[in-house]
Amino acid sequence: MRLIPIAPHGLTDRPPVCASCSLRDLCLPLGLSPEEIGQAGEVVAYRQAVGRGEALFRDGDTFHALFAVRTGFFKTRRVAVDGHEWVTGFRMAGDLVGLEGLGDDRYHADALALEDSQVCVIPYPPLMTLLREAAPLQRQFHRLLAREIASDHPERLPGRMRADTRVAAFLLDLVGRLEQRGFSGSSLVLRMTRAEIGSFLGLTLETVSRALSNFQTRGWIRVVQRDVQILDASALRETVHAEVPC
Amino acid sequence: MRLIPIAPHGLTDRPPVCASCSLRDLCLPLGLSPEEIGQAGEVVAYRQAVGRGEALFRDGDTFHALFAVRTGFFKTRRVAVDGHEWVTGFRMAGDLVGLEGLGDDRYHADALALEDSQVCVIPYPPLMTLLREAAPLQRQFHRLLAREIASDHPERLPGRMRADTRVAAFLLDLVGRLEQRGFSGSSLVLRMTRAEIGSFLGLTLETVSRALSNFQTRGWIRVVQRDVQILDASALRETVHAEVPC
DNA sequence: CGACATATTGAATAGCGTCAATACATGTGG
DNA sequence: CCACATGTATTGACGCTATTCAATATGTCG
Repeated sequence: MRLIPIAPHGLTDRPPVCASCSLRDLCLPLGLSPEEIGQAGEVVAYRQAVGRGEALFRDGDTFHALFAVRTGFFKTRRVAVDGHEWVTGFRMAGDLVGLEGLGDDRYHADALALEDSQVCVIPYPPLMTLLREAAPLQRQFHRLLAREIASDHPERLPGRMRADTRVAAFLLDLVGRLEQRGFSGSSLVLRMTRAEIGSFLGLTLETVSRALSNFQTRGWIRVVQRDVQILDASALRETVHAEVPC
Repeated sequence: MRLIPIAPHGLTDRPPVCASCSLRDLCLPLGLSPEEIGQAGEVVAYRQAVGRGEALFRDGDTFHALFAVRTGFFKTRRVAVDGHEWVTGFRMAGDLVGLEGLGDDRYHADALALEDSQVCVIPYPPLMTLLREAAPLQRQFHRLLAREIASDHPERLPGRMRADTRVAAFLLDLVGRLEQRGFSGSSLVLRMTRAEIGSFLGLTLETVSRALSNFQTRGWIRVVQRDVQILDASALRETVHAEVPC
Protein backbone atom coordinates (compact mmCIF):
# COMPACT_ATOMS: atom_id res chain seq x y z
CA MET A 1 0.00 0.00 0.00
CA ARG A 2 1.57 3.25 -1.11
CA LEU A 3 0.25 6.46 0.37
CA ILE A 4 0.51 9.64 -1.61
CA PRO A 5 0.47 12.85 0.43
CA ILE A 6 -1.80 15.53 -0.97
CA ALA A 7 0.38 18.51 -0.12
CA PRO A 8 4.16 18.58 -0.36
CA HIS A 9 6.02 18.83 2.95
CA GLY A 10 6.42 22.31 4.33
CA LEU A 11 3.35 23.75 2.71
CA THR A 12 0.73 25.05 5.05
CA ASP A 13 -1.81 25.89 2.39
CA ARG A 14 -3.70 22.88 1.13
CA PRO A 15 -4.05 22.62 -2.62
CA PRO A 16 -7.66 22.65 -3.89
CA VAL A 17 -8.00 18.87 -3.86
CA CYS A 18 -11.44 18.43 -5.39
CA ALA A 19 -11.71 21.82 -7.08
CA SER A 20 -8.79 21.06 -9.36
CA CYS A 21 -9.80 17.44 -10.04
CA SER A 22 -11.02 16.63 -13.51
CA LEU A 23 -13.53 14.17 -12.03
CA ARG A 24 -15.37 16.76 -9.95
CA ASP A 25 -18.47 16.51 -12.12
CA LEU A 26 -18.78 12.75 -11.57
CA CYS A 27 -17.60 12.26 -8.04
CA LEU A 28 -18.52 13.53 -4.58
CA PRO A 29 -18.55 17.25 -5.53
CA LEU A 30 -21.15 16.82 -8.27
CA GLY A 31 -23.51 19.77 -8.33
CA LEU A 32 -21.88 21.62 -5.46
CA SER A 33 -20.84 25.27 -5.42
CA PRO A 34 -17.13 26.15 -5.59
CA GLU A 35 -17.11 26.87 -1.87
CA GLU A 36 -18.76 23.54 -1.09
CA ILE A 37 -16.31 21.76 -3.36
CA GLY A 38 -13.55 23.28 -1.28
CA GLN A 39 -15.17 21.83 1.85
CA ALA A 40 -15.48 18.43 0.22
CA GLY A 41 -11.79 18.47 -0.60
CA GLU A 42 -10.94 19.00 3.05
CA VAL A 43 -11.91 15.45 3.96
CA VAL A 44 -9.72 13.86 1.32
CA ALA A 45 -6.87 12.92 3.61
CA TYR A 46 -4.49 11.48 1.08
CA ARG A 47 -4.36 9.36 -2.02
CA GLN A 48 -3.43 5.74 -2.24
CA ALA A 49 -1.94 3.66 -5.04
CA VAL A 50 -3.22 0.11 -5.48
CA GLY A 51 -1.36 -2.17 -7.85
CA ARG A 52 -3.06 -4.56 -10.21
CA GLY A 53 -4.31 -7.59 -8.32
CA GLU A 54 -3.99 -5.91 -4.93
CA ALA A 55 -6.91 -5.36 -2.58
CA LEU A 56 -8.08 -1.92 -1.57
CA PHE A 57 -9.89 -3.64 1.29
CA ARG A 58 -11.18 -7.08 2.06
CA ASP A 59 -14.34 -8.45 3.59
CA GLY A 60 -13.98 -8.16 7.35
CA ASP A 61 -11.39 -5.37 7.33
CA THR A 62 -12.13 -2.58 9.77
CA PHE A 63 -14.17 0.10 8.08
CA HIS A 64 -12.42 3.42 8.36
CA ALA A 65 -12.84 5.23 5.06
CA LEU A 66 -14.62 5.53 1.76
CA PHE A 67 -12.67 5.66 -1.44
CA ALA A 68 -13.15 7.61 -4.64
CA VAL A 69 -11.51 6.06 -7.66
CA ARG A 70 -9.18 8.52 -9.36
CA THR A 71 -7.59 6.32 -11.98
CA GLY A 72 -7.82 2.63 -12.75
CA PHE A 73 -10.46 0.00 -12.38
CA PHE A 74 -11.80 -2.11 -9.52
CA LYS A 75 -14.08 -5.05 -9.05
CA THR A 76 -16.04 -5.57 -5.86
CA ARG A 77 -16.76 -9.09 -4.78
CA ARG A 78 -18.84 -10.64 -2.05
CA VAL A 79 -17.93 -13.91 -0.42
CA ALA A 80 -20.65 -16.00 1.20
CA VAL A 81 -20.02 -17.89 4.41
CA ASP A 82 -19.85 -21.10 2.40
CA GLY A 83 -17.00 -19.72 0.28
CA HIS A 84 -19.10 -19.09 -2.81
CA GLU A 85 -18.15 -15.73 -4.27
CA TRP A 86 -19.54 -13.45 -6.91
CA VAL A 87 -18.70 -10.09 -8.44
CA THR A 88 -21.03 -7.31 -7.31
CA GLY A 89 -19.77 -4.50 -9.48
CA PHE A 90 -17.04 -2.78 -11.44
CA ARG A 91 -15.88 0.68 -10.42
CA MET A 92 -14.04 3.23 -12.49
CA ALA A 93 -12.85 6.84 -12.12
CA GLY A 94 -15.30 8.97 -10.16
CA ASP A 95 -17.07 6.03 -8.53
CA LEU A 96 -17.21 5.65 -4.77
CA VAL A 97 -16.12 2.35 -3.25
CA GLY A 98 -16.69 1.07 0.27
CA LEU A 99 -20.24 2.24 0.84
CA GLU A 100 -21.23 -1.32 1.82
CA GLY A 101 -19.35 -0.86 5.08
CA LEU A 102 -20.99 2.45 5.87
CA GLY A 103 -22.04 2.90 9.48
CA ASP A 104 -20.88 -0.58 10.26
CA ASP A 105 -17.40 -1.28 11.53
CA ARG A 106 -16.38 -3.71 8.81
CA TYR A 107 -16.35 -3.82 5.03
CA HIS A 108 -18.65 -6.42 3.56
CA ALA A 109 -16.89 -7.05 0.30
CA ASP A 110 -13.50 -7.33 -1.32
CA ALA A 111 -12.37 -4.49 -3.58
CA LEU A 112 -9.66 -5.64 -5.98
CA ALA A 113 -7.78 -3.51 -8.49
CA LEU A 114 -7.99 -4.90 -12.02
CA GLU A 115 -5.28 -2.52 -13.15
CA ASP A 116 -2.85 -0.17 -11.43
CA SER A 117 -5.12 2.35 -9.77
CA GLN A 118 -5.21 5.35 -7.51
CA VAL A 119 -7.94 6.34 -5.06
CA CYS A 120 -8.75 9.34 -2.89
CA VAL A 121 -9.11 8.28 0.73
CA ILE A 122 -12.07 9.82 2.56
CA PRO A 123 -11.82 8.90 6.26
CA TYR A 124 -15.19 8.19 7.76
CA PRO A 125 -15.23 10.26 11.00
CA PRO A 126 -14.15 13.55 9.37
CA LEU A 127 -16.65 12.98 6.57
CA MET A 128 -19.45 12.50 9.09
CA THR A 129 -18.46 15.69 10.87
CA LEU A 130 -18.41 17.63 7.64
CA LEU A 131 -21.79 16.27 6.58
CA ARG A 132 -23.27 17.57 9.84
CA GLU A 133 -21.85 21.02 9.17
CA ALA A 134 -22.72 21.39 5.50
CA ALA A 135 -26.26 20.59 4.44
CA PRO A 136 -25.56 20.64 0.66
CA LEU A 137 -22.82 18.07 1.12
CA GLN A 138 -25.12 15.97 3.26
CA ARG A 139 -27.71 16.08 0.54
CA GLN A 140 -25.20 15.24 -2.15
CA PHE A 141 -23.92 12.33 -0.10
CA HIS A 142 -27.44 10.98 0.27
CA ARG A 143 -27.91 11.35 -3.46
CA LEU A 144 -24.88 9.16 -4.03
CA LEU A 145 -26.17 6.59 -1.56
CA ALA A 146 -29.56 6.57 -3.22
CA ARG A 147 -27.84 5.97 -6.53
CA GLU A 148 -26.31 2.86 -5.00
CA ILE A 149 -29.59 1.66 -3.52
CA ALA A 150 -31.74 2.25 -6.57
CA SER A 151 -28.93 1.39 -8.94
CA ASP A 152 -30.64 0.46 -12.13
CA HIS A 153 -27.81 -1.62 -13.37
CA PRO A 154 -29.73 -3.47 -16.04
CA GLU A 155 -28.19 -6.76 -15.04
CA ARG A 156 -29.80 -6.52 -11.63
CA LEU A 157 -33.06 -7.65 -13.13
CA PRO A 158 -32.41 -11.27 -12.50
CA GLY A 159 -33.11 -14.40 -14.46
CA ARG A 160 -35.77 -12.82 -16.59
CA MET A 161 -33.29 -11.44 -19.09
CA ARG A 162 -31.71 -13.76 -21.56
CA ALA A 163 -27.97 -14.22 -21.67
CA ASP A 164 -27.43 -12.21 -24.86
CA THR A 165 -29.54 -9.40 -23.48
CA ARG A 166 -27.57 -9.23 -20.27
CA VAL A 167 -24.25 -9.13 -22.10
CA ALA A 168 -25.52 -6.45 -24.49
CA ALA A 169 -26.76 -4.36 -21.56
CA PHE A 170 -23.45 -4.83 -19.82
CA LEU A 171 -21.49 -3.61 -22.82
CA LEU A 172 -23.73 -0.61 -23.30
CA ASP A 173 -23.54 0.30 -19.63
CA LEU A 174 -19.77 0.02 -19.62
CA VAL A 175 -19.19 2.01 -22.79
CA GLY A 176 -21.68 4.62 -21.61
CA ARG A 177 -19.87 5.12 -18.34
CA LEU A 178 -16.56 5.31 -20.17
CA GLU A 179 -17.99 7.92 -22.52
CA GLN A 180 -19.15 10.00 -19.53
CA ARG A 181 -15.52 10.00 -18.47
CA GLY A 182 -14.26 11.25 -21.77
CA PHE A 183 -13.27 7.96 -23.35
CA SER A 184 -14.46 6.66 -26.66
CA GLY A 185 -18.11 5.75 -26.95
CA SER A 186 -17.44 3.06 -29.50
CA SER A 187 -14.40 1.11 -28.37
CA LEU A 188 -13.26 -0.18 -25.05
CA VAL A 189 -10.81 -2.50 -23.36
CA LEU A 190 -12.37 -4.99 -21.00
CA ARG A 191 -10.37 -4.93 -17.81
CA MET A 192 -11.99 -8.11 -16.53
CA THR A 193 -12.07 -11.73 -17.63
CA ARG A 194 -15.05 -13.47 -19.17
CA ALA A 195 -15.41 -15.35 -15.90
CA GLU A 196 -15.71 -12.08 -13.97
CA ILE A 197 -18.29 -10.73 -16.39
CA GLY A 198 -20.18 -13.99 -16.02
CA SER A 199 -20.03 -13.90 -12.25
CA PHE A 200 -21.41 -10.37 -12.30
CA LEU A 201 -24.20 -11.20 -14.74
CA GLY A 202 -25.04 -14.61 -13.31
CA LEU A 203 -23.79 -16.49 -16.38
CA THR A 204 -20.98 -18.89 -17.09
CA LEU A 205 -17.88 -17.68 -18.86
CA GLU A 206 -18.73 -19.86 -21.86
CA THR A 207 -22.11 -18.20 -22.24
CA VAL A 208 -20.51 -14.75 -22.11
CA SER A 209 -18.00 -15.80 -24.73
CA ARG A 210 -20.76 -17.18 -26.95
CA ALA A 211 -22.80 -13.99 -26.64
CA LEU A 212 -19.81 -11.89 -27.69
CA SER A 213 -19.09 -14.22 -30.62
CA ASN A 214 -22.74 -14.02 -31.59
CA PHE A 215 -22.69 -10.22 -31.64
CA GLN A 216 -19.52 -10.31 -33.71
CA THR A 217 -21.04 -12.73 -36.22
CA ARG A 218 -23.94 -10.33 -36.65
CA GLY A 219 -21.51 -7.48 -37.25
CA TRP A 220 -22.60 -5.57 -34.15
CA ILE A 221 -19.22 -5.60 -32.44
CA ARG A 222 -15.66 -6.62 -33.11
CA VAL A 223 -13.86 -8.57 -30.39
CA VAL A 224 -10.20 -9.42 -30.16
CA GLN A 225 -9.44 -10.71 -26.69
CA ARG A 226 -10.14 -7.77 -24.36
CA ASP A 227 -10.50 -5.18 -27.10
CA VAL A 228 -14.07 -4.50 -28.12
CA GLN A 229 -15.31 -2.16 -30.83
CA ILE A 230 -18.98 -1.28 -30.88
CA LEU A 231 -20.01 -1.22 -34.54
CA ASP A 232 -23.79 -1.06 -34.13
CA ALA A 233 -24.84 0.28 -30.75
CA SER A 234 -28.45 0.65 -31.82
CA ALA A 235 -28.67 -3.06 -32.62
CA LEU A 236 -27.41 -3.82 -29.11
CA ARG A 237 -29.89 -1.38 -27.63
CA GLU A 238 -32.62 -3.00 -29.69
CA THR A 239 -31.69 -6.40 -28.24
CA VAL A 240 -32.07 -5.05 -24.71
CA HIS A 241 -35.19 -3.11 -25.52
CA ALA A 242 -36.90 -6.00 -27.33
CA GLU A 243 -36.78 -8.16 -24.23
CA VAL A 244 -40.05 -7.14 -22.67
CA PRO A 245 -42.90 -9.34 -21.55
CA CYS A 246 -46.24 -7.92 -20.36
CA MET B 1 -55.04 8.69 2.17
CA ARG B 2 -55.97 8.93 5.81
CA LEU B 3 -53.66 10.87 8.11
CA ILE B 4 -53.53 9.99 11.76
CA PRO B 5 -52.34 12.76 14.09
CA ILE B 6 -49.81 11.65 16.66
CA ALA B 7 -51.07 13.79 19.52
CA PRO B 8 -54.71 14.45 20.26
CA HIS B 9 -55.84 18.04 19.74
CA GLY B 10 -55.20 20.38 22.63
CA LEU B 11 -52.20 18.55 23.97
CA THR B 12 -48.97 20.49 24.01
CA ASP B 13 -46.82 17.63 25.22
CA ARG B 14 -45.92 15.17 22.53
CA PRO B 15 -46.29 11.53 23.42
CA PRO B 16 -43.07 9.46 23.23
CA VAL B 17 -43.62 8.35 19.66
CA CYS B 18 -40.71 5.97 19.13
CA ALA B 19 -39.94 5.28 22.78
CA SER B 20 -43.32 3.66 23.31
CA CYS B 21 -43.34 1.79 20.00
CA SER B 22 -42.98 -1.98 20.14
CA LEU B 23 -40.90 -1.87 16.95
CA ARG B 24 -38.17 0.33 18.37
CA ASP B 25 -35.62 -2.49 18.30
CA LEU B 26 -36.13 -3.10 14.57
CA CYS B 27 -36.74 0.35 13.19
CA LEU B 28 -34.94 3.69 13.09
CA PRO B 29 -34.22 3.82 16.86
CA LEU B 30 -32.31 0.53 16.89
CA GLY B 31 -29.37 0.71 19.26
CA LEU B 32 -29.98 4.29 20.36
CA SER B 33 -30.09 5.60 23.92
CA PRO B 34 -33.48 6.57 25.42
CA GLU B 35 -32.66 10.22 24.90
CA GLU B 36 -31.75 9.65 21.26
CA ILE B 37 -34.91 7.63 20.74
CA GLY B 38 -36.81 10.66 21.98
CA GLN B 39 -35.07 12.77 19.35
CA ALA B 40 -35.87 10.23 16.65
CA GLY B 41 -39.52 10.38 17.60
CA GLU B 42 -39.55 14.12 17.07
CA VAL B 43 -39.31 13.77 13.31
CA VAL B 44 -42.26 11.39 13.05
CA ALA B 45 -44.78 13.95 11.90
CA TYR B 46 -47.85 11.78 11.79
CA ARG B 47 -49.03 8.35 10.84
CA GLN B 48 -50.81 7.35 7.68
CA ALA B 49 -53.21 4.53 6.88
CA VAL B 50 -52.89 2.83 3.51
CA GLY B 51 -55.63 0.45 2.45
CA ARG B 52 -54.96 -2.82 0.70
CA GLY B 53 -54.13 -2.21 -2.95
CA GLU B 54 -53.46 1.47 -2.41
CA ALA B 55 -50.14 3.12 -3.16
CA LEU B 56 -48.04 4.75 -0.47
CA PHE B 57 -46.23 6.50 -3.30
CA ARG B 58 -45.65 5.94 -6.99
CA ASP B 59 -42.69 6.24 -9.29
CA GLY B 60 -42.30 9.89 -10.16
CA ASP B 61 -44.12 11.25 -7.12
CA THR B 62 -42.34 14.12 -5.42
CA PHE B 63 -40.06 12.80 -2.72
CA HIS B 64 -40.89 14.42 0.58
CA ALA B 65 -40.65 11.74 3.26
CA LEU B 66 -39.45 8.34 4.29
CA PHE B 67 -41.86 5.87 5.78
CA ALA B 68 -41.49 3.30 8.55
CA VAL B 69 -43.97 0.46 8.34
CA ARG B 70 -45.91 0.11 11.59
CA THR B 71 -48.40 -2.56 10.61
CA GLY B 72 -49.20 -4.33 7.40
CA PHE B 73 -47.21 -5.35 4.38
CA PHE B 74 -45.93 -3.61 1.26
CA LYS B 75 -44.34 -4.52 -2.01
CA THR B 76 -42.03 -2.17 -3.85
CA ARG B 77 -41.99 -2.32 -7.61
CA ARG B 78 -39.89 -0.71 -10.30
CA VAL B 79 -41.25 0.12 -13.71
CA ALA B 80 -38.86 0.41 -16.65
CA VAL B 81 -39.39 3.01 -19.35
CA ASP B 82 -40.68 0.28 -21.65
CA GLY B 83 -43.40 -0.64 -19.18
CA HIS B 84 -41.78 -3.83 -17.98
CA GLU B 85 -42.14 -4.03 -14.20
CA TRP B 86 -40.73 -6.17 -11.45
CA VAL B 87 -41.00 -6.49 -7.69
CA THR B 88 -37.93 -5.19 -5.87
CA GLY B 89 -38.87 -6.13 -2.32
CA PHE B 90 -41.41 -6.84 0.36
CA ARG B 91 -41.53 -4.65 3.46
CA MET B 92 -43.06 -5.40 6.82
CA ALA B 93 -43.29 -3.79 10.27
CA GLY B 94 -40.10 -1.96 11.21
CA ASP B 95 -38.81 -1.68 7.65
CA LEU B 96 -38.10 1.68 6.07
CA VAL B 97 -39.64 2.45 2.68
CA GLY B 98 -38.81 5.22 0.27
CA LEU B 99 -35.02 5.21 0.55
CA GLU B 100 -34.75 4.91 -3.23
CA GLY B 101 -35.87 8.52 -3.53
CA LEU B 102 -33.39 9.78 -0.99
CA GLY B 103 -31.64 12.99 -1.90
CA ASP B 104 -33.42 13.04 -5.21
CA ASP B 105 -36.66 14.87 -5.68
CA ARG B 106 -38.69 11.90 -6.88
CA TYR B 107 -39.42 8.36 -5.77
CA HIS B 108 -38.10 5.74 -8.12
CA ALA B 109 -40.51 2.95 -7.36
CA ASP B 110 -44.10 2.17 -6.52
CA ALA B 111 -44.91 1.13 -2.96
CA LEU B 112 -48.17 -0.77 -2.79
CA ALA B 113 -49.92 -2.08 0.32
CA LEU B 114 -50.66 -5.80 0.11
CA GLU B 115 -52.89 -5.53 3.16
CA ASP B 116 -54.34 -2.71 5.20
CA SER B 117 -51.31 -0.99 6.64
CA GLN B 118 -50.11 1.90 8.70
CA VAL B 119 -46.86 3.81 8.38
CA CYS B 120 -45.00 6.47 10.35
CA VAL B 121 -44.25 9.45 8.12
CA ILE B 122 -40.74 10.88 8.48
CA PRO B 123 -40.54 14.12 6.47
CA TYR B 124 -37.22 14.52 4.76
CA PRO B 125 -36.13 18.08 5.63
CA PRO B 126 -36.66 17.72 9.40
CA LEU B 127 -34.91 14.36 9.35
CA MET B 128 -31.91 15.89 7.62
CA THR B 129 -31.78 18.67 10.19
CA LEU B 130 -31.95 16.21 13.04
CA LEU B 131 -29.22 14.04 11.53
CA ARG B 132 -26.93 17.07 11.44
CA GLU B 133 -27.58 17.75 15.11
CA ALA B 134 -27.30 14.24 16.47
CA ALA B 135 -24.28 12.18 15.48
CA PRO B 136 -25.62 8.85 16.84
CA LEU B 137 -28.77 9.22 14.76
CA GLN B 138 -26.69 10.08 11.73
CA ARG B 139 -24.65 6.96 12.27
CA GLN B 140 -27.74 4.81 12.77
CA PHE B 141 -29.28 6.22 9.62
CA HIS B 142 -26.18 5.36 7.64
CA ARG B 143 -26.28 1.89 9.10
CA LEU B 144 -29.80 1.48 7.76
CA LEU B 145 -28.74 2.76 4.35
CA ALA B 146 -25.79 0.41 4.29
CA ARG B 147 -28.16 -2.44 5.09
CA GLU B 148 -30.09 -1.51 1.98
CA ILE B 149 -26.99 -1.25 -0.19
CA ALA B 150 -25.32 -4.44 0.97
CA SER B 151 -28.63 -6.22 1.39
CA ASP B 152 -28.12 -9.88 0.79
CA HIS B 153 -31.61 -10.30 -0.50
CA PRO B 154 -31.44 -13.69 -2.14
CA GLU B 155 -32.39 -12.26 -5.53
CA ARG B 156 -29.17 -10.35 -5.68
CA LEU B 157 -27.36 -13.57 -6.35
CA PRO B 158 -28.56 -13.79 -9.89
CA GLY B 159 -29.25 -16.72 -12.16
CA ARG B 160 -26.76 -18.90 -10.43
CA MET B 161 -29.24 -20.27 -7.93
CA ARG B 162 -31.71 -22.85 -9.02
CA ALA B 163 -35.42 -22.17 -8.80
CA ASP B 164 -36.04 -24.43 -5.80
CA THR B 165 -33.13 -22.86 -3.99
CA ARG B 166 -34.41 -19.36 -4.55
CA VAL B 167 -37.88 -20.22 -3.32
CA ALA B 168 -36.47 -22.00 -0.26
CA ALA B 169 -34.27 -19.00 0.53
CA PHE B 170 -37.25 -16.71 0.07
CA LEU B 171 -39.39 -18.70 2.51
CA LEU B 172 -36.62 -18.85 5.10
CA ASP B 173 -35.95 -15.13 4.78
CA LEU B 174 -39.61 -14.31 5.14
CA VAL B 175 -40.28 -16.55 8.12
CA GLY B 176 -37.08 -15.34 9.76
CA ARG B 177 -38.12 -11.71 9.49
CA LEU B 178 -41.56 -12.56 10.81
CA GLU B 179 -40.00 -14.37 13.75
CA GLN B 180 -37.87 -11.30 14.53
CA ARG B 181 -41.15 -9.44 14.79
CA GLY B 182 -42.65 -11.86 17.25
CA PHE B 183 -44.65 -13.99 14.85
CA SER B 184 -44.40 -17.73 14.49
CA GLY B 185 -41.18 -19.10 13.12
CA SER B 186 -42.90 -22.07 11.55
CA SER B 187 -46.05 -20.84 9.88
CA LEU B 188 -46.84 -17.83 7.79
CA VAL B 189 -49.41 -16.33 5.49
CA LEU B 190 -48.07 -15.21 2.14
CA ARG B 191 -49.40 -11.72 1.50
CA MET B 192 -48.35 -11.84 -2.12
CA THR B 193 -49.31 -13.89 -5.16
CA ARG B 194 -47.13 -16.53 -6.79
CA ALA B 195 -46.66 -14.11 -9.67
CA GLU B 196 -45.29 -11.47 -7.29
CA ILE B 197 -42.93 -13.96 -5.68
CA GLY B 198 -41.82 -14.98 -9.14
CA SER B 199 -41.28 -11.40 -10.23
CA PHE B 200 -39.17 -10.81 -7.15
CA LEU B 201 -37.10 -13.96 -7.59
CA GLY B 202 -36.82 -13.79 -11.36
CA LEU B 203 -38.97 -16.87 -11.94
CA THR B 204 -42.33 -17.55 -13.52
CA LEU B 205 -45.35 -18.10 -11.32
CA GLU B 206 -45.57 -21.70 -12.50
CA THR B 207 -42.04 -22.40 -11.37
CA VAL B 208 -42.76 -20.92 -7.94
CA SER B 209 -45.87 -23.05 -7.66
CA ARG B 210 -43.94 -26.15 -8.66
CA ALA B 211 -41.21 -25.46 -6.13
CA LEU B 212 -43.77 -25.12 -3.35
CA SER B 213 -45.52 -28.33 -4.45
CA ASN B 214 -42.17 -30.05 -4.56
CA PHE B 215 -41.33 -29.02 -0.99
CA GLN B 216 -44.76 -30.21 0.11
CA THR B 217 -44.32 -33.59 -1.58
CA ARG B 218 -41.07 -34.01 0.32
CA GLY B 219 -42.82 -33.18 3.56
CA TRP B 220 -40.77 -30.05 4.16
CA ILE B 221 -43.71 -27.65 4.14
CA ARG B 222 -47.47 -27.70 3.99
CA VAL B 223 -49.15 -25.29 1.59
CA VAL B 224 -52.81 -24.43 1.34
CA GLN B 225 -53.17 -21.40 -0.88
CA ARG B 226 -51.44 -18.56 0.98
CA ASP B 227 -50.99 -20.49 4.25
CA VAL B 228 -47.61 -22.09 4.62
CA GLN B 229 -46.36 -24.25 7.47
CA ILE B 230 -42.66 -24.93 7.70
CA LEU B 231 -42.32 -28.56 8.76
CA ASP B 232 -38.61 -29.05 8.16
CA ALA B 233 -36.69 -25.80 8.14
CA SER B 234 -33.36 -27.56 8.24
CA ALA B 235 -34.13 -29.38 5.00
CA LEU B 236 -34.88 -26.03 3.36
CA ARG B 237 -31.68 -24.58 4.75
CA GLU B 238 -29.82 -27.60 3.45
CA THR B 239 -31.24 -26.98 -0.03
CA VAL B 240 -29.93 -23.43 0.04
CA HIS B 241 -26.63 -24.39 1.56
CA ALA B 242 -26.00 -27.28 -0.80
CA GLU B 243 -26.04 -24.99 -3.80
CA VAL B 244 -22.38 -24.09 -3.93
CA PRO B 245 -20.01 -24.31 -6.85
CA CYS B 246 -16.26 -23.58 -6.57
C1' DC C 1 -74.44 -17.24 -8.84
C1' DG C 2 -71.30 -15.75 -12.26
C1' DA C 3 -67.05 -13.34 -13.52
C1' DC C 4 -62.51 -12.90 -12.66
C1' DA C 5 -58.21 -13.58 -10.29
C1' DT C 6 -55.28 -17.00 -8.54
C1' DA C 7 -53.19 -21.57 -8.27
C1' DT C 8 -51.95 -26.25 -9.77
C1' DT C 9 -50.38 -29.52 -13.04
C1' DG C 10 -48.92 -31.52 -17.57
C1' DA C 11 -46.36 -31.64 -22.04
C1' DA C 12 -43.21 -29.73 -25.29
C1' DT C 13 -39.58 -26.53 -26.27
C1' DA C 14 -35.68 -23.55 -25.86
C1' DG C 15 -31.90 -21.89 -23.48
C1' DC C 16 -28.11 -22.21 -20.57
C1' DG C 17 -24.88 -25.03 -17.93
C1' DT C 18 -21.63 -28.77 -17.96
C1' DC C 19 -17.91 -31.25 -19.80
C1' DA C 20 -14.35 -31.42 -23.04
C1' DA C 21 -11.07 -30.27 -26.66
C1' DT C 22 -8.40 -26.77 -28.64
C1' DA C 23 -6.16 -22.30 -29.40
C1' DC C 24 -3.90 -18.30 -27.93
C1' DA C 25 -1.50 -15.21 -24.63
C1' DT C 26 1.49 -14.30 -20.97
C1' DG C 27 5.07 -15.11 -17.91
C1' DT C 28 8.81 -18.15 -15.92
C1' DG C 29 12.95 -20.64 -15.71
C1' DG C 30 16.58 -23.13 -17.95
C1' DC D 1 15.95 -17.06 -26.64
C1' DC D 2 13.13 -20.89 -26.44
C1' DA D 3 10.44 -24.53 -23.93
C1' DC D 4 7.09 -24.99 -20.89
C1' DA D 5 3.43 -24.05 -17.64
C1' DT D 6 -0.41 -21.40 -16.61
C1' DG D 7 -4.22 -18.39 -17.34
C1' DT D 8 -7.63 -17.10 -20.64
C1' DA D 9 -10.77 -17.61 -24.54
C1' DT D 10 -13.36 -20.03 -28.13
C1' DT D 11 -16.23 -23.65 -29.81
C1' DG D 12 -18.86 -28.11 -29.93
C1' DA D 13 -21.93 -31.81 -28.02
C1' DC D 14 -25.13 -33.15 -24.65
C1' DG D 15 -28.34 -32.92 -20.80
C1' DC D 16 -30.93 -30.60 -17.44
C1' DT D 17 -33.86 -26.92 -15.96
C1' DA D 18 -37.00 -23.42 -16.36
C1' DT D 19 -40.12 -21.27 -19.61
C1' DT D 20 -43.99 -21.47 -22.54
C1' DC D 21 -48.47 -22.92 -23.73
C1' DA D 22 -52.52 -25.03 -22.23
C1' DA D 23 -56.12 -27.18 -19.45
C1' DT D 24 -58.23 -27.43 -15.12
C1' DA D 25 -59.21 -26.37 -10.36
C1' DT D 26 -60.01 -23.33 -6.59
C1' DG D 27 -60.96 -18.79 -4.44
C1' DT D 28 -62.85 -14.25 -4.13
C1' DC D 29 -65.81 -10.44 -4.87
C1' DG D 30 -69.52 -7.98 -6.84
